[in-house]
Amino acid sequence: MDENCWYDKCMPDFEVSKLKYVSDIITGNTPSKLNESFYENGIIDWVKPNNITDDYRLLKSKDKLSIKGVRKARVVPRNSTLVCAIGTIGKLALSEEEVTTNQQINSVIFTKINKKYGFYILVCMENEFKKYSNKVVVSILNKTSMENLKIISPSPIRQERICLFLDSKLSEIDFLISSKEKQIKLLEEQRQAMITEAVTKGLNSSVRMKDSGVEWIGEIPKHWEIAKIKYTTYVKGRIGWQGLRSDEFIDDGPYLVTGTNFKNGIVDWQDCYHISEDRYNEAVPIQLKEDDLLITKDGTIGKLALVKEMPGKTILNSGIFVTRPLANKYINNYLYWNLNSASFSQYIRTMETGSTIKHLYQETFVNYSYALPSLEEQESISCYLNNKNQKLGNVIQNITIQISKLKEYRHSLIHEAVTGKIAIEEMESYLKEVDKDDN
DNA sequence: CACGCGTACGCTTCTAAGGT
DNA sequence: ACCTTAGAAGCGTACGCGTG
Repeated sequence: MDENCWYDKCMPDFEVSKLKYVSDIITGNTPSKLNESFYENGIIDWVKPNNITDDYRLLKSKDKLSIKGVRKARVVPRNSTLVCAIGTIGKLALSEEEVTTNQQINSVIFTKINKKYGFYILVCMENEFKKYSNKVVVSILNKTSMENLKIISPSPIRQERICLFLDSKLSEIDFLISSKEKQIKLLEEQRQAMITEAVTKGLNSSVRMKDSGVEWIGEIPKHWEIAKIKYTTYVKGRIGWQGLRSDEFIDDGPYLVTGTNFKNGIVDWQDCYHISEDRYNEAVPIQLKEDDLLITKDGTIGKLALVKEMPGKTILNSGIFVTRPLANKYINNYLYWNLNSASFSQYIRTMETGSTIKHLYQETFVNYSYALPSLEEQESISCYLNNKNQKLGNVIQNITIQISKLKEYRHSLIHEAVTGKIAIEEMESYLKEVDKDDN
């Protein structure tokens, strides 16, 4: 047995063969041969790599070919497996409908083995496709190399059993995955609601309320105030250091923080660039201090991070504001949570003008009004949120891990079933169980 | 002239479309 | 049938200009 093959072992009664002996492969064709009229009143999907997802699904194509267009293209029959072969290599999907494709897709029409079984085999061969593609300008898996790839096949009856088993088992796993994904979405919504609730209503629900008079805040406890960033906060962005270029970045020296260094609400010092002392000293207003609160203002806006355990002198790159409390009106941890709330995102949305480029202008930011309790209450709210958020984060992380485990399991299950590592009796008894449950 | 805003530009990655 | 090119998209970065 070939040790460099995608299957390390298969059952002795499996036949080892080459892709070309069990299928016809047709390549897609060149779009240049098509013109406008070929797309009008389309009747058949024109598939491109983008229509194939990483998890083996075929999305509906935007473009369809007309009767005239189809004459110029090659029609791929139903139940063929489409494999990306130029540029993106190895993404694949089973097409239940007749389709046409561009030249980046090779379609495998199984003639000697079960079409579904063939699809499952190709799923296992994703790495094989990559391995045998040649990198010219973009990667290309040509038809000949593809045809010569080794495949295996058991008896027709066993092929059918494997397909039935996998179809049923995989739909179970997919259901689990999608419900876990929904669960995460729900928890994220809960997290947002919890934060917003805490920074606008406080922790005591029996307290008397008043109208804040601010659209994005709503009612607040009677003893709270409304504050404005402008009057409570020191805000500075990049100032007075034109011409800082990336070739000035060095390995040592003062740290330079950008938005990409924000990880989970704190600055991750690991990947920070460094700049010279001179550059650091050039812009005193944006030299950072421990506990400063940073917020991104260009591109991704409103991403937040606290400066914790600052390892040395640090300064801001462009695209970020540094903030710190004036006259001890609030604690940064509280403002951190407030700016994470739905109130702030709603405020940004209402202030967004027609401009296509996303920016948080300093003017907009400093005019943000927010609910402000006493320092003690800020402390307890922050503490509560730090705690709750940590727990929620752990739950979400656990579910994320479960999802990736399920995906791994999904893949290895296909591999094991296809290569015959799962006994036929085992598959049959599983299918009987499922049958019983359905009735 | 310094500041700070607005945006042009450049890098990377990916994908569609041409060319031989 | 295979290979090359160009354009789109995403995302920062840092340049240039109006203004006080």
